[in-house]
Amino acid sequence: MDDLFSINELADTFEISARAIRFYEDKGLLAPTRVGSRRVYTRRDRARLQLILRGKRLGFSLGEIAEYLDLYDQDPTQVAQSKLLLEKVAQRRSALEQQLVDIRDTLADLDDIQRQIQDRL
Amino acid sequence: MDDLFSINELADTFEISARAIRFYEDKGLLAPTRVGSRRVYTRRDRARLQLILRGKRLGFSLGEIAEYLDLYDQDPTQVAQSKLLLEKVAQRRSALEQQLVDIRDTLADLDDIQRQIQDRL
DNA sequence: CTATTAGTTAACGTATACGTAAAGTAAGCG
DNA sequence: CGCTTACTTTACGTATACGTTAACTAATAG
Repeated sequence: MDDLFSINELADTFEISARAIRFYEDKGLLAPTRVGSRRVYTRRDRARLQLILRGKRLGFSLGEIAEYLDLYDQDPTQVAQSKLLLEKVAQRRSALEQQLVDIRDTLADLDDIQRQIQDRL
Repeated sequence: MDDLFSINELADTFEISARAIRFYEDKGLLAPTRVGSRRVYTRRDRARLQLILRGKRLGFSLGEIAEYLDLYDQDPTQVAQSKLLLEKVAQRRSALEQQLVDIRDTLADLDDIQRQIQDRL
Protein backbone atom coordinates (compact mmCIF):
# COMPACT_ATOMS: atom_id res chain seq x y z
CA MET A 1 0.00 0.00 0.00
CA ASP A 2 1.55 3.15 -1.29
CA ASP A 3 0.45 5.53 1.45
CA LEU A 4 3.63 6.91 2.97
CA PHE A 5 5.68 9.67 1.38
CA SER A 6 9.01 11.39 1.91
CA ILE A 7 9.28 15.15 1.83
CA ASN A 8 10.93 15.08 -1.58
CA GLU A 9 8.30 12.81 -3.05
CA LEU A 10 5.68 15.34 -2.09
CA ALA A 11 7.88 18.19 -3.32
CA ASP A 12 8.21 16.47 -6.71
CA THR A 13 4.54 15.59 -6.88
CA PHE A 14 3.36 19.13 -6.31
CA GLU A 15 6.32 20.90 -7.90
CA ILE A 16 7.24 22.87 -4.83
CA SER A 17 10.44 22.87 -2.77
CA ALA A 18 11.02 20.71 0.28
CA ARG A 19 11.89 23.96 1.99
CA ALA A 20 8.38 25.22 1.38
CA ILE A 21 6.89 22.07 2.91
CA ARG A 22 9.08 22.44 6.00
CA PHE A 23 8.02 26.05 6.21
CA TYR A 24 4.36 25.08 6.24
CA GLU A 25 5.18 22.72 9.11
CA ASP A 26 6.94 25.53 10.99
CA LYS A 27 3.77 27.56 10.64
CA GLY A 28 1.69 24.70 12.03
CA LEU A 29 -0.06 23.77 8.77
CA LEU A 30 1.43 20.28 8.65
CA ALA A 31 2.52 17.84 11.33
CA PRO A 32 3.98 14.71 9.74
CA THR A 33 5.09 11.85 11.91
CA ARG A 34 8.79 11.18 12.26
CA VAL A 35 10.87 8.08 11.76
CA GLY A 36 13.91 9.05 13.72
CA SER A 37 14.35 12.63 12.61
CA ARG A 38 12.91 12.14 9.14
CA ARG A 39 9.50 13.33 8.14
CA VAL A 40 7.02 10.77 6.93
CA TYR A 41 3.78 11.92 5.33
CA THR A 42 0.54 9.93 5.25
CA ARG A 43 -2.14 10.32 2.63
CA ARG A 44 -4.00 12.59 5.01
CA ASP A 45 -0.89 14.78 5.24
CA ARG A 46 -0.68 14.79 1.47
CA ALA A 47 -4.35 15.79 1.18
CA ARG A 48 -3.70 18.58 3.66
CA LEU A 49 -0.83 19.83 1.56
CA GLN A 50 -3.11 19.87 -1.47
CA LEU A 51 -5.56 22.03 0.44
CA ILE A 52 -2.73 24.37 1.36
CA LEU A 53 -1.70 24.73 -2.27
CA ARG A 54 -5.24 25.31 -3.40
CA GLY A 55 -5.55 28.03 -0.80
CA LYS A 56 -2.39 29.62 -2.13
CA ARG A 57 -3.68 29.56 -5.68
CA LEU A 58 -6.71 31.42 -4.38
CA GLY A 59 -4.47 34.12 -2.96
CA PHE A 60 -4.93 33.35 0.72
CA SER A 61 -2.10 33.83 3.20
CA LEU A 62 -0.76 30.87 5.12
CA GLY A 63 -2.44 32.30 8.21
CA GLU A 64 -5.81 32.31 6.47
CA ILE A 65 -5.19 28.83 5.14
CA ALA A 66 -4.45 27.69 8.70
CA GLU A 67 -7.86 28.97 9.75
CA TYR A 68 -9.40 27.20 6.82
CA LEU A 69 -7.72 23.91 7.74
CA ASP A 70 -9.09 24.30 11.25
CA LEU A 71 -12.54 23.99 9.74
CA TYR A 72 -11.65 20.43 8.79
CA ASP A 73 -9.95 19.54 12.05
CA GLN A 74 -12.27 20.89 14.70
CA ASP A 75 -14.47 18.33 16.35
CA PRO A 76 -17.62 20.36 16.87
CA THR A 77 -18.96 18.78 20.02
CA GLN A 78 -19.41 22.14 21.67
CA VAL A 79 -22.30 24.19 20.40
CA ALA A 80 -20.46 27.46 20.91
CA GLN A 81 -17.54 26.19 18.84
CA SER A 82 -19.90 25.07 16.12
CA LYS A 83 -21.40 28.50 15.81
CA LEU A 84 -17.95 29.97 15.53
CA LEU A 85 -17.16 27.43 12.86
CA LEU A 86 -20.28 28.30 10.93
CA GLU A 87 -19.27 31.94 11.04
CA LYS A 88 -15.85 31.15 9.69
CA VAL A 89 -17.36 29.03 6.97
CA ALA A 90 -19.64 31.91 6.05
CA GLN A 91 -16.72 34.36 5.97
CA ARG A 92 -14.70 32.10 3.73
CA ARG A 93 -17.73 31.67 1.53
CA SER A 94 -18.23 35.37 0.95
CA ALA A 95 -14.55 35.89 0.22
CA LEU A 96 -14.77 33.17 -2.41
CA GLU A 97 -17.99 34.53 -3.85
CA GLN A 98 -16.39 37.96 -4.22
CA GLN A 99 -13.59 36.21 -6.07
CA LEU A 100 -16.10 34.54 -8.37
CA VAL A 101 -17.51 37.96 -9.27
CA ASP A 102 -14.03 39.35 -9.79
CA ILE A 103 -13.04 36.45 -12.01
CA ARG A 104 -16.15 36.74 -14.15
CA ASP A 105 -15.60 40.49 -14.57
CA THR A 106 -11.96 39.97 -15.45
CA LEU A 107 -12.73 37.21 -17.93
CA ALA A 108 -15.28 39.51 -19.57
CA ASP A 109 -12.65 42.24 -19.80
CA LEU A 110 -10.21 39.78 -21.32
CA ASP A 111 -12.87 38.82 -23.86
CA ASP A 112 -13.17 42.46 -24.91
CA ILE A 113 -9.44 42.90 -25.20
CA GLN A 114 -9.13 39.67 -27.15
CA ARG A 115 -11.80 40.73 -29.61
CA GLN A 116 -10.26 44.13 -30.13
CA ILE A 117 -6.91 42.58 -30.92
CA GLN A 118 -8.38 40.04 -33.29
CA ASP A 119 -10.36 42.69 -35.12
CA ARG A 120 -7.09 44.35 -36.04
CA LEU A 121 -5.47 41.19 -37.34
CA MET B 1 -18.15 67.52 -13.30
CA ASP B 2 -16.85 65.41 -10.50
CA ASP B 3 -14.01 63.74 -12.32
CA LEU B 4 -10.88 64.73 -10.44
CA PHE B 5 -9.81 63.15 -7.19
CA SER B 6 -7.19 63.67 -4.51
CA ILE B 7 -5.15 60.79 -3.19
CA ASN B 8 -7.09 60.74 0.06
CA GLU B 9 -10.44 60.75 -1.70
CA LEU B 10 -9.41 57.60 -3.52
CA ALA B 11 -7.97 56.14 -0.34
CA ASP B 12 -11.28 56.72 1.44
CA THR B 13 -13.34 55.45 -1.47
CA PHE B 14 -11.51 52.16 -1.70
CA GLU B 15 -10.61 51.85 1.97
CA ILE B 16 -6.89 51.63 1.39
CA SER B 17 -4.08 53.88 2.59
CA ALA B 18 -2.68 56.80 0.62
CA ARG B 19 0.68 55.14 1.18
CA ALA B 20 -0.53 52.11 -0.77
CA ILE B 21 -1.63 54.31 -3.68
CA ARG B 22 1.75 56.03 -3.78
CA PHE B 23 3.40 52.63 -3.65
CA TYR B 24 1.47 51.51 -6.73
CA GLU B 25 2.70 54.63 -8.47
CA ASP B 26 6.29 53.83 -7.48
CA LYS B 27 5.83 50.45 -9.10
CA GLY B 28 4.54 52.04 -12.29
CA LEU B 29 0.91 50.95 -11.93
CA LEU B 30 -0.42 54.49 -11.72
CA ALA B 31 0.73 57.79 -13.18
CA PRO B 32 -1.51 60.60 -12.00
CA THR B 33 -0.94 64.10 -13.25
CA ARG B 34 0.42 66.70 -10.85
CA VAL B 35 -0.79 70.13 -9.87
CA GLY B 36 2.38 71.50 -8.42
CA SER B 37 3.61 68.56 -6.43
CA ARG B 38 0.18 67.17 -5.64
CA ARG B 39 -1.26 64.13 -7.30
CA VAL B 40 -4.52 64.55 -9.18
CA TYR B 41 -6.41 61.49 -10.34
CA THR B 42 -8.79 61.35 -13.29
CA ARG B 43 -11.62 58.88 -13.63
CA ARG B 44 -9.37 56.78 -15.82
CA ASP B 45 -6.81 56.72 -13.00
CA ARG B 46 -9.55 55.73 -10.60
CA ALA B 47 -10.69 52.93 -12.90
CA ARG B 48 -7.11 51.74 -13.10
CA LEU B 49 -6.89 51.65 -9.34
CA GLN B 50 -10.04 49.55 -9.25
CA LEU B 51 -8.44 47.08 -11.63
CA ILE B 52 -5.39 46.95 -9.37
CA LEU B 53 -7.52 46.18 -6.34
CA ARG B 54 -9.48 43.53 -8.19
CA GLY B 55 -6.21 41.92 -9.20
CA LYS B 56 -5.11 41.93 -5.60
CA ARG B 57 -8.33 40.30 -4.46
CA LEU B 58 -7.59 37.58 -6.99
CA GLY B 59 -4.20 37.01 -5.39
CA PHE B 60 -2.03 38.43 -8.15
CA SER B 61 1.20 40.23 -7.32
CA LEU B 62 1.64 43.86 -8.30
CA GLY B 63 4.04 42.70 -11.00
CA GLU B 64 1.41 40.43 -12.50
CA ILE B 65 -1.18 43.18 -12.22
CA ALA B 66 1.19 45.49 -14.09
CA GLU B 67 1.30 42.97 -16.94
CA TYR B 68 -2.46 42.77 -16.85
CA LEU B 69 -2.82 46.53 -17.06
CA ASP B 70 -0.53 46.49 -20.07
CA LEU B 71 -3.21 44.51 -21.85
CA TYR B 72 -5.43 47.57 -21.62
CA ASP B 73 -2.78 50.09 -22.53
CA GLN B 74 -1.02 48.54 -25.47
CA ASP B 75 -2.00 49.93 -28.83
CA PRO B 76 -1.77 46.79 -30.94
CA THR B 77 -0.77 48.26 -34.28
CA GLN B 78 2.05 45.77 -34.62
CA VAL B 79 1.03 42.25 -35.48
CA ALA B 80 3.88 40.73 -33.49
CA GLN B 81 2.83 42.69 -30.42
CA SER B 82 -0.74 41.59 -30.91
CA LYS B 83 0.24 37.94 -30.88
CA LEU B 84 2.18 38.49 -27.69
CA LEU B 85 -0.85 40.18 -26.21
CA LEU B 86 -3.10 37.29 -27.19
CA GLU B 87 -0.70 34.94 -25.45
CA LYS B 88 -0.76 36.99 -22.30
CA VAL B 89 -4.54 37.13 -22.41
CA ALA B 90 -4.61 33.35 -22.76
CA GLN B 91 -2.24 32.90 -19.83
CA ARG B 92 -4.30 35.13 -17.62
CA ARG B 93 -7.39 33.27 -18.72
CA SER B 94 -6.08 29.88 -17.68
CA ALA B 95 -4.91 31.19 -14.33
CA LEU B 96 -8.41 32.53 -13.73
CA GLU B 97 -10.05 29.34 -14.91
CA GLN B 98 -7.91 27.33 -12.52
CA GLN B 99 -9.12 29.68 -9.80
CA LEU B 100 -12.72 29.04 -10.81
CA VAL B 101 -12.17 25.30 -10.39
CA ASP B 102 -10.45 25.86 -7.04
CA ILE B 103 -13.26 28.05 -5.80
CA ARG B 104 -15.96 25.60 -6.81
CA ASP B 105 -14.10 22.76 -5.09
CA THR B 106 -13.60 24.82 -1.98
CA LEU B 107 -17.22 25.92 -1.86
CA ALA B 108 -18.27 22.29 -2.16
CA ASP B 109 -15.95 21.40 0.74
CA LEU B 110 -17.42 24.23 2.79
CA ASP B 111 -20.90 22.89 2.03
CA ASP B 112 -19.92 19.52 3.44
CA ILE B 113 -18.42 21.03 6.55
CA GLN B 114 -21.44 23.25 7.04
CA ARG B 115 -23.82 20.30 6.79
CA GLN B 116 -21.80 18.23 9.22
CA ILE B 117 -21.87 21.01 11.76
CA GLN B 118 -25.58 21.62 11.35
CA ASP B 119 -26.34 17.91 11.71
CA ARG B 120 -24.87 18.05 15.18
CA LEU B 121 -26.85 21.07 16.25
C1' DC C 1 0.10 86.19 11.00
C1' DT C 2 -0.38 81.82 12.87
C1' DA C 3 -2.41 77.42 13.16
C1' DT C 4 -4.48 73.68 10.96
C1' DT C 5 -5.14 70.66 7.13
C1' DA C 6 -3.58 68.16 3.22
C1' DG C 7 -0.25 66.86 0.81
C1' DT C 8 4.89 65.82 -0.34
C1' DT C 9 9.67 63.05 -0.34
C1' DA C 10 13.01 60.12 1.95
C1' DA C 11 14.15 56.53 4.61
C1' DC C 12 13.93 53.02 7.76
C1' DG C 13 10.89 49.18 9.80
C1' DT C 14 7.96 44.98 9.39
C1' DA C 15 5.27 40.70 8.12
C1' DT C 16 4.99 37.04 4.80
C1' DA C 17 6.95 33.31 2.23
C1' DC C 18 10.17 31.29 1.18
C1' DG C 19 15.70 30.69 -0.91
C1' DT C 20 20.19 29.54 0.23
C1' DA C 21 24.24 28.16 2.37
C1' DA C 22 26.47 25.68 6.30
C1' DA C 23 27.15 21.91 9.11
C1' DG C 24 25.62 17.70 10.83
C1' DT C 25 23.41 12.77 10.89
C1' DA C 26 21.99 8.25 9.34
C1' DA C 27 21.43 4.56 6.03
C1' DG C 28 23.10 1.86 2.36
C1' DC C 29 26.70 0.50 -1.26
C1' DG C 30 31.02 -1.39 -2.77
C1' DC D 1 35.89 1.73 6.14
C1' DG D 2 34.84 5.59 3.22
C1' DC D 3 31.67 7.56 -0.04
C1' DT D 4 27.23 8.92 -1.68
C1' DT D 5 22.49 10.03 -1.04
C1' DA D 6 18.88 11.72 1.55
C1' DC D 7 17.53 14.18 4.99
C1' DT D 8 18.03 17.21 9.14
C1' DT D 9 18.43 21.90 11.91
C1' DT D 10 20.03 26.63 12.24
C1' DA D 11 20.40 30.87 10.53
C1' DC D 12 20.97 34.52 7.62
C1' DG D 13 19.35 36.59 2.99
C1' DT D 14 15.67 38.31 -0.16
C1' DA D 15 11.43 39.98 -2.71
C1' DT D 16 6.89 41.82 -2.02
C1' DA D 17 3.77 45.11 -0.08
C1' DC D 18 3.19 48.16 2.40
C1' DG D 19 3.42 50.93 7.66
C1' DT D 20 5.56 54.49 10.09
C1' DT D 21 8.06 58.29 11.52
C1' DA D 22 10.40 62.61 10.14
C1' DA D 23 10.90 66.82 8.05
C1' DC D 24 9.09 69.89 4.64
C1' DT D 25 5.69 72.74 1.70
C1' DA D 26 1.57 74.95 0.21
C1' DA D 27 -3.10 76.38 0.82
C1' DT D 28 -6.84 77.80 3.75
C1' DA D 29 -9.31 79.25 8.13
C1' DG D 30 -9.61 82.18 11.88
